[in-house]
Amino acid sequence: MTAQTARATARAELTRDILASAAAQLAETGPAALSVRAVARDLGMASSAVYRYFPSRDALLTALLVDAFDDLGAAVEDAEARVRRGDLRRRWRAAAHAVRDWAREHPHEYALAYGSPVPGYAAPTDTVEPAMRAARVVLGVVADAQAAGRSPAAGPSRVARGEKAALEPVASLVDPPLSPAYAVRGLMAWSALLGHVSLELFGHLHNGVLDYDEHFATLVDQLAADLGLR
Amino acid sequence: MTAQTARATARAELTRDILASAAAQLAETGPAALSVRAVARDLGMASSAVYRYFPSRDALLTALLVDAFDDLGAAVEDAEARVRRGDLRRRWRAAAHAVRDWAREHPHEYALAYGSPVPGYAAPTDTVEPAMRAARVVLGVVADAQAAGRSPAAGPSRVARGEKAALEPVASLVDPPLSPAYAVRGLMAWSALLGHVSLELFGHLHNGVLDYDEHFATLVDQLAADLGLR
DNA sequence: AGGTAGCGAGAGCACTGCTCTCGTTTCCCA
DNA sequence: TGGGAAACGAGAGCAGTGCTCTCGCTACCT
Repeated sequence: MTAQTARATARAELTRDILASAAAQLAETGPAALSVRAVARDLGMASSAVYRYFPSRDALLTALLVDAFDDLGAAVEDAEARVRRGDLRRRWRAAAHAVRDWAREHPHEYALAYGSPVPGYAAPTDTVEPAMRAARVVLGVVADAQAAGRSPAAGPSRVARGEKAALEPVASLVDPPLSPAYAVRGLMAWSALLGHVSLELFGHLHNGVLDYDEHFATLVDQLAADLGLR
Repeated sequence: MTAQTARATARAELTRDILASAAAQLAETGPAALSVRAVARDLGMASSAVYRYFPSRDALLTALLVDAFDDLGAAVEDAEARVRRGDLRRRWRAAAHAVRDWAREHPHEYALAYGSPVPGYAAPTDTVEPAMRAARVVLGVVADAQAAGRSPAAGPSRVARGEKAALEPVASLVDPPLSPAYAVRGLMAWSALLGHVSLELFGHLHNGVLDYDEHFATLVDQLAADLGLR
């Protein structure tokens, strides 16, 4: 059925090979050390040939970034899907721990995804969809909590008008859209989650916390309580 | 009094010049693009001469990192010190907004400090003290809240024994030491704060929030409420 | 069957961090 | 008041980088 020409199949395969080699190099030495020439060497081809497949080093990095987001998204979705739908707190826990576990298993990919962007690098638009997979999972839990009539821990008296408008995009990522209070709490949980993972992974908790596992578990439970999950 | 030899003063001055040039280059093109040769060109000297002052590019980067942490720390301390001691919420607000404002004014320095560590780079021990200045300020506010007999928003029934031990370092950063509940809340606020700033600065909120100022203000107030500040 | 487009290899450019050597200058101490 | 030693700046050079250009070749489409 897929009447691929010989050239097209060869191209697809080589593209995969390049990505695989690049991913291996990324995983063991980090994004900044990824070298087109090294990939070419690894594959036994001239460095210039690689440019037939990826127009620049940044394009290669972008492809890896998309893969990283997808991998993280899949990991989080899988972990959360394994939990009984009605148990909101466990669903949140599963998702949150999946994020951290994935980050610890793929530190360089995580750094590429959520660390500082590489020099002057602006993520192309085709990365935004994969980038939202993981976030969408936790927002889904929050949305279900709202649908179940729960309410988040009390906050400031009321959310300002401007803020309601500002939160429109994130609120309407799920259906029915999130109330402002939930949108704020959801975003806050996401910030705290990624903030902790980044601090832990990048070594900024080194002199503050002795047991990362223990503290992360408490953090996640605290956030669950604030989200009104039970 | 300071009977500096001519050589010593020259050395000190050149060291400052190198740092200044490197800081300028860092500020406008980011850490990864910082080039020893460019610094040397800027100062009209041979690139090899720079190595008389800094043994490696990483050493130069480390010096800039220390400066960045110090600058951030000073900014946060100044902002917080301007607020009446008794007004805990305003002190927290001032510190939190100072962090974000500084990060937005010095994006590359922030990326260097809190983004992904540069390739295979491990921060030497002389960076840890400056790195704690900013965090110490917000912990100070939390400590004062505890001293004033306030209590943070309710969390999970109680903090696990292991967690209490795990939090020992951060709790005893201030005197008297923080209770476990406050330590958790403080750490959580710090994670959420840096998490938000990183997400905002690195473009991960691009399709979720329309007005960063507005949302950050709500986030900070929400965190204040959770910390039990008023 | 022939023109076109994709392909891989190789050379080359401009750049990087870093090292080594070489003559010169400054300092310390005997 | 000399040295001798240490610090210094410049230059050349090494090994590596991203990326471009040109060259022959081959598969494809019309």
